[in-house]
Amino acid sequence: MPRSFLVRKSAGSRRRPNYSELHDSSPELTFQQPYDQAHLLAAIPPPEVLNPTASLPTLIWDSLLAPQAQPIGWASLLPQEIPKAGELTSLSDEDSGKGSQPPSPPSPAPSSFSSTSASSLEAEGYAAFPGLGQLPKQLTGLSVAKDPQSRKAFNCKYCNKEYISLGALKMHIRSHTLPCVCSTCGKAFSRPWLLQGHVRTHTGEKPFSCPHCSRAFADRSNLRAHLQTHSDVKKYQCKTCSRTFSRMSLLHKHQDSGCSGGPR
DNA sequence: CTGGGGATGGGGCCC
DNA sequence: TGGGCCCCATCCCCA
Repeated sequence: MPRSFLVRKSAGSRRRPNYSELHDSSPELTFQQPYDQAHLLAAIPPPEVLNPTASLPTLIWDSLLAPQAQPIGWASLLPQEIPKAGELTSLSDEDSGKGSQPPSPPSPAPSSFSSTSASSLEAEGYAAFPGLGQLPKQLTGLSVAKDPQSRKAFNCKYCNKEYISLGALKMHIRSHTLPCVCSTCGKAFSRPWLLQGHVRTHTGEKPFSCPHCSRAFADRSNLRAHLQTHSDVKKYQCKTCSRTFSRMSLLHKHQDSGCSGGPR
């Protein structure tokens, strides 16, 4: 599954998204009142005091997502029970994934939106747009199909992608609204932990150390990829020449460049 | 050209 | 239901 299935990239263009464009594309979600950008950034401690384990900025945009939910009647949804991609990973025991948290345990982020767990999206919508008054339920994303046999679905107003789960939709919409903003450079991210990882690029923190060498990494995935370099047999193998690679991208490069067909 | 590091993003799973 | 975390994936850049 290409990670960019939601982010259309034009050929030849830089991968880096134009965040200003993203913001422009959602005018109703700009840093206008009641939250201007200064207010938003103020929620994030400056880098010198920003412990990666410290509380992350609250996602004050979440409450704005409500009116974007556009439920539709039952639509032919793709099955959601597709199992995860094959467990190619055969990580070394040092990197078994679970339990390899960064050394500093994350503290629970105080969320001013904890109340949202009990509040309905509709209520959120009204709270975010008090002037809207009593919107028809159909506009709030909470309409329930009268037919108990039918299943409601929610689609994203930005890309029309459909979700059967409201939570999934809200999380997806974050990829459009990018509510997590770096106080240092202003770059925006869809999720707190993405911002957290990004902040490490400013702080230089590298909590993931390679047990085989002195290298350390800010990102677990990069450590995992690095660990492959210590392995004689990489997990990505060319079916033509049996050559193995530490990364899928390297295998793709190898195949795209034309596999000679024989083992090297 | 190849290999590797850095950075980033999304869905899924678990609590 | 939501947040946090994990895994996978990809692209860019550089040696």
